[in-house]
Amino acid sequence: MGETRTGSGRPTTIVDIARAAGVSKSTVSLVLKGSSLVKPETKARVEDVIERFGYVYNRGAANLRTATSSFVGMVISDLTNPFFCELAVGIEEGLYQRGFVPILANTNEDTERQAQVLRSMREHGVGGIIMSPARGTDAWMLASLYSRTMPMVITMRQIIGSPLPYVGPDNQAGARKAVEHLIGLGHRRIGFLGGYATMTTQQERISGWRDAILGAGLPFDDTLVFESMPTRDGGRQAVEASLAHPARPTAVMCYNDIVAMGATRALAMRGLRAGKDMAVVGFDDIDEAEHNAPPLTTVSAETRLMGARCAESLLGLIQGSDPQEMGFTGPTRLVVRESCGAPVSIRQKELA
Amino acid sequence: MGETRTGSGRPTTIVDIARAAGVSKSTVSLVLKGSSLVKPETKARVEDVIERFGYVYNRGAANLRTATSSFVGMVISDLTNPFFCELAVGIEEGLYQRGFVPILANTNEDTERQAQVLRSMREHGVGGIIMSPARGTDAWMLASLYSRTMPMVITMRQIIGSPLPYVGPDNQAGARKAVEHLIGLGHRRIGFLGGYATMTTQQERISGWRDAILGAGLPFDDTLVFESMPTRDGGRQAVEASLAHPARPTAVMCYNDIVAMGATRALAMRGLRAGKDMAVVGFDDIDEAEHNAPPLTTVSAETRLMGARCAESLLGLIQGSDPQEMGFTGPTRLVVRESCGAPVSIRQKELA
DNA sequence: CTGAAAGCGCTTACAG
DNA sequence: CTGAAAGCGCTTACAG
Repeated sequence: MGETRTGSGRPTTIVDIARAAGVSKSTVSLVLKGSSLVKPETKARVEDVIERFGYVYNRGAANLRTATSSFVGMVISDLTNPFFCELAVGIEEGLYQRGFVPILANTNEDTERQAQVLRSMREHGVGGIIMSPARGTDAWMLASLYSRTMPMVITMRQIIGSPLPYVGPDNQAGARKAVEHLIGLGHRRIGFLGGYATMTTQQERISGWRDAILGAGLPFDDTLVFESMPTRDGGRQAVEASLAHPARPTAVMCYNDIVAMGATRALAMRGLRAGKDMAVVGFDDIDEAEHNAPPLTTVSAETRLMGARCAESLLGLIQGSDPQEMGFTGPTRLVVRESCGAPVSIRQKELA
Repeated sequence: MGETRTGSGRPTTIVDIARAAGVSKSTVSLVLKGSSLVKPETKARVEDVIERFGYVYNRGAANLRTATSSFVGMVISDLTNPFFCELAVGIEEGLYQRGFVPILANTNEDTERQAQVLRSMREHGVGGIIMSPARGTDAWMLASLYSRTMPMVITMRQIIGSPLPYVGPDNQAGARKAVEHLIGLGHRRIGFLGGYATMTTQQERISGWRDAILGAGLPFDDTLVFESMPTRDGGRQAVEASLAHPARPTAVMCYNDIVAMGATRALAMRGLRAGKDMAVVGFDDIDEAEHNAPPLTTVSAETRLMGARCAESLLGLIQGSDPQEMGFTGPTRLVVRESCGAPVSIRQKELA
């Protein structure tokens, strides 16, 4: 384990401390947890020895005894995507603040790997799991992976039919807000770029897009959905497909920011300017969005907050809260930059 | 802990299995580790019960007994930076492949946090630590944090004066290669953008830059170093400073890719084109580099590989290898894209 | 080939 | 206020 060692070469334990301080190990244990039962002098003496020996607490042993855990599994579907990276940072922060420690696994969208990793985490005694499911995970698969006694929260990708609490942004409201903004700017033919209909996130964002169009009394045309991988390259392909459409859209709502970045880049390569020749809006507001060429108008999913909220929900579950109460649909916020071609007066302002 | 439970409500343990299979727990333990000592029939019987009970191994208990650990601390200085994110993915992969599991901490460049986190990891019984030190970590600080008995490898930022094995790319050779490429393209005044002289990584990359210039017999001008934060915004500032220089450089080597991305963006905002009006080269080859406008010529640090190598070195240390042997300076590779303005014929080709 | 016993480093009633 | 004892779920000599 490699703790600080006594002369004898093994890590110091509470019995070493007890012996040196002339008390029993029970007393040392009491001191360690700051119990008020122990007399101040004794406490001081013990603390002094602890300090001198450079003793380090063995939380694993304590957890074995108390049958608790301070580990939480953090299972991320694609850590290579900056969005999930930010989410992971948010979760990590929330966990540490509450005295828990994350075990990381990147499934890389591989459901096999996901199954292995979940198993491994159980063996390693995590107290609960926060997971953004790999693409292709359905309720049935999840049920077989999930242990009724293991607290678990699902994030970012809703698994329909699963009773596990879900924490994620309000995709529909967010997309709707963005598309309404485009409509306000005068657009009448607005496309949707990226993702596949099998992804619940895409379904939700598409439905926000549709709601905005229908809500404005505009004609709805579902040939304006251009599916693709949710990647930069997918964005490129999707935007090219949209340009080839007989009645090409003048604006597009993208599945997420990296799709939007791929799309703006592809436009630029053809000599077209996002925000002029075609309005482009993303989703997520990753750090890069602001530095895109042109800076991306996008829907902020409040990623860090969302991560913190995952931690909160999981710890609620661990403490026995009703799973039904631990789900959370987070707020979204439209961030207007340049890729939508908004008049300069509204640029840089954030609309609630 | 939340393992699968028997009717009684507590997780199944090897004694439950032993009882049900009519053997002792020693035998169950033997079966669990695949010992050849146990008779095939017995083994089959035990395995059957394990399966039926949905038993899950308690690795924490085993580790307590054997005084080993399958946890490794992964302490990252800035997970928000895509480069470190890729590094983390590489480390994570390498660790899982070897049966270890990473505990993640993002110090966010905060040395206070770093100290806490290191302490916490020791308490949680990690078998070793892989750390990219927070800015401002020096040998003295590291010594106070470090426990002589805790295997530890340092990555990406060399701490001079520390005996801990360091795993990272050959910054000097990488930068030199890039600058030689610029020289080969005909540039005579080549600046260096970003980072601060207090960062060893910057020192190394600068020295590669200097070597290339001196090696080509070109005049060396150290007013051509424009320091800045190693961020996109820093890149913007640095490139503007370089443009304001009385004898502005025609090409710049950047501290890293995000500096280069900030720089190319700032050039574009002024109507200048990276690769035409000024050649720009990055370092790291993060995923985004390829999708930058224009695509970045950069030095690949072989990030995933580097991460895997960190895992390898740490596990070497854990198994008792000589720390002196566990350091590793990785290869770099120049990736020529468009931002350097290379003639189309060499673009997209990778030079060894 | 299998079992009884001791022990890893803690915590927690229970006595005193 | 403090100590002795039992036990968390494993592994590992040691007998047999």
